Amino acid sequence: MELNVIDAVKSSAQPMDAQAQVFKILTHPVRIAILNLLRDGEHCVCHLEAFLGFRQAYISQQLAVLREAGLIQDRRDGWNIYYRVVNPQIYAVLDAAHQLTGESAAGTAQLEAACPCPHCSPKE
Amino acid sequence: MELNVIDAVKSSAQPMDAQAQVFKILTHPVRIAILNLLRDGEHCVCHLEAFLGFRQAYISQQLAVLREAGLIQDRRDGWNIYYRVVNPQIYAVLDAAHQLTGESAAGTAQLEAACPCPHCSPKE
DNA sequence: CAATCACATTCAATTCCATGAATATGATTA
DNA sequence: TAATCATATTCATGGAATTGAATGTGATTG
Repeated sequence: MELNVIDAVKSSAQPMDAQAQVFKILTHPVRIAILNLLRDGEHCVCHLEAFLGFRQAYISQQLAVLREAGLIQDRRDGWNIYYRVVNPQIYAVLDAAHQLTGESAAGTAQLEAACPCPHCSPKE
Repeated sequence: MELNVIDAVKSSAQPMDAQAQVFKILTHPVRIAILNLLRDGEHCVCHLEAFLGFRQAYISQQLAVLREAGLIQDRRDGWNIYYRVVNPQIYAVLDAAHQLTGESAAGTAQLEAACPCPHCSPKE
């Protein structure tokens, strides 16, 4: 059991429940921020933690929601776990809402904090 | 006070809160269904009631949520109150989510029930 | 295999949302 | 102005989402 959102509603439920479920996942600024950070490809959790400035466990909780919804996937590489968006169409949803609310920037003004992962610290 | 969603978050809040608020409104199959019914222009409440098959008070509750969020507006004409979508860009959000979830129809398979409003019963 | 690292999960408390039931409102007609 | 119509609101309750705190897991290194 524990189907992801998209698969779950494809069969038995009402048509608009699938949309509603997706929106439910997006009803959270941190989750939106995570998805925005993943626009340029995969990132490890320490990245997200550093850029968003929240506790690790909290980030992990939100990642779990996105993961169980089937919106992101994880991949382990040594010590780090890298997350990536499964279906880029999710950004069409985010962008449409962004246009509707008429905001200025795409909302990715990060902290540019230091990250200890091998992609950050070692060479460059 | 009681600002609508779009106005409320434009000033003081975080960027992605505005998007999150919009998504929160859409986290409800009945509200999505109402918006879909309003795709072809305004409808009176009795229409929505007849087409969706819910109690009047329930429809009215959901209309209130949409209205207070600034997504729809009402107009009185005699006995009936007609609702319309304020900004059609909301459909870009719905359609994007619809595409993401890969549904077949636009989810507007209504009941085609009878409605007592003057637009329905009197002449045609 | 013990220590350590990056990350995940569980638990509990609070707050928020959904919804049925009952009732209110405000325009309209007689 | 009283009755009636379409629609709105209030209230109460059960259930779900949020989040802090603590702890667990599994790969990696020595």
